[in-house]
Amino acid sequence: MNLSPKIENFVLHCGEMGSRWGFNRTIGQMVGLLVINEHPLTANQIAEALKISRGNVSMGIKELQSWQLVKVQHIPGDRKEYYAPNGTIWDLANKVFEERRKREIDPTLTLLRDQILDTANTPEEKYAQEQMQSIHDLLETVTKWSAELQRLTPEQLQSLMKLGSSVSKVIDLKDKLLKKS
Amino acid sequence: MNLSPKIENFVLHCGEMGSRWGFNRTIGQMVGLLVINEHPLTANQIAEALKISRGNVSMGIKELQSWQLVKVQHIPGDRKEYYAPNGTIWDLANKVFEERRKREIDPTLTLLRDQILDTANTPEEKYAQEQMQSIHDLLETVTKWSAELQRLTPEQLQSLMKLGSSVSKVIDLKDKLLKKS
DNA sequence: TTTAACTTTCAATAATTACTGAACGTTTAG
DNA sequence: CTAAACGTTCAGTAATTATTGAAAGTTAAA
Repeated sequence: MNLSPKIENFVLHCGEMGSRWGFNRTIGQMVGLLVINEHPLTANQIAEALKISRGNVSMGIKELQSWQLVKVQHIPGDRKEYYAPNGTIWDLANKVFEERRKREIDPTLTLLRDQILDTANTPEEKYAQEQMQSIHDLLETVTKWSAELQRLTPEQLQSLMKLGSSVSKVIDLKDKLLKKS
Repeated sequence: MNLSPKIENFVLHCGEMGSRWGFNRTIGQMVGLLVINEHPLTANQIAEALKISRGNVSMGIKELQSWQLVKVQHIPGDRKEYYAPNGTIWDLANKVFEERRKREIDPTLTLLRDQILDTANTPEEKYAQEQMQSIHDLLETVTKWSAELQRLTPEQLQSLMKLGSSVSKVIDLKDKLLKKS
C-alpha cells in the first residue's frame, strides 16, 4: 500500500481540505483514498497508506458511515471488511451537501420558527424579530432550492446551464412562455 | 448592554452554529449580535455583551472584515469605532457563500486542473485521473451554478421557485419552447 | 508636546479536538 | 473448546485552535 506521488498528492490535499468540507484531516484523507482507488480497501490498508492507527481508521469509517459516504463489501472466503465509496462522485457530493444542510441550516430554521411566533415586547425585540424573519425566509429559500437542484441529474444541470449559460435567461423563457399561453 | 432573553438566545445559537458556518463560536456570536441590533455597536459593547476580552473582539472584527461581513461607522465627535453588518441579510449570506466557495472549492479545482494535465503511467493512475476528472467537472458545475444563483435577487429566486415550485418544470418549459421554435 | 482614549498585537495559557494503543468483543476455522 | 483474525471502544495524551491580558501602537484634543 504505497501510493504513487500523484495519488499521494491528491490524498494529502483531501486531508487539508477535510476540515473545510465538514470533517477532519484524517477523514478527508480517507475519503480521498477510497475515491481514488478503483478497488475497495481494508481497514489495515487504509491505516498503512495514511500512517495512522488501526483504531483511528475504525472511528473514521464510523463517521463516514454516518455521512453515508462509504459502504462495506465482503469477498467470499475472506473475513475482512472492504470499504468503498457509496456511489458516484456525484452521489457523494449530494450526500455531503444534504448532511451539511442538516447541520448548518435546519437547526437555525427550527430556532427561528419558534422565535418568530413569540410576541415582541420592546422596539429592540421588534427589530430583532424582523431580522429573524428575514433570515428565516432566506434559509427557507436556500433549503428549497438545494432540494430542487439535488433532484436533477448532472446531465440535466449541464443542459440547463448551456441554455445561454444564464439562469436569468430561464426566467426570460418562463415569462415568454407564460405570455404565449 | 444586557440582552433580552430572546435576543440572547439567538446570539448563543449563532455561537453554536458559528463553527459550522466557517468561523468559531465567538465570531458566530458577534455576527448574531450585530445583525440582531438595529444600531451599530462599539468594540467595548460587544466585549461586554458577549463577556469576552477586548483583544478577542479586535481579532474577531478583523476576521469578519476579511469575510467582508462588517463595516465600520463613525459618529461625529466620537472617536470610537462603531460596527454594523455590511449589508442586508441577503448580502451577508452571499458573502459567506462566496468566501466559502473560495476556501472549499477553488483550491481543489486548481489542484485537479494540474493533475489532469499529467500523463497517467499505470492503470491505477489512469483510474485516478478519471475520478479526478469527474470531481473537476462536478466542482466546475457547482461553481458556475452558484455564480448564476448569486446573481439573482431574492425576488427573482422566489418567483422562479413558484413556477410550479420545481426546477424540473423549467427544464420541461425549455424543451417545449425549443420544440415550438 | 503631552496625555487620554481608543485599537492592535502577540506570547502565554486555556479549551477543544484528534489520535494512539491496549483492552475487550466477535466470529469462524480447526 | 481454543486460538487466530478481525473489529470496536475509550482513557490517556498529543496536536490544534481560541482566548486572555499586558504591552505597544495610533490618533486627536488640550
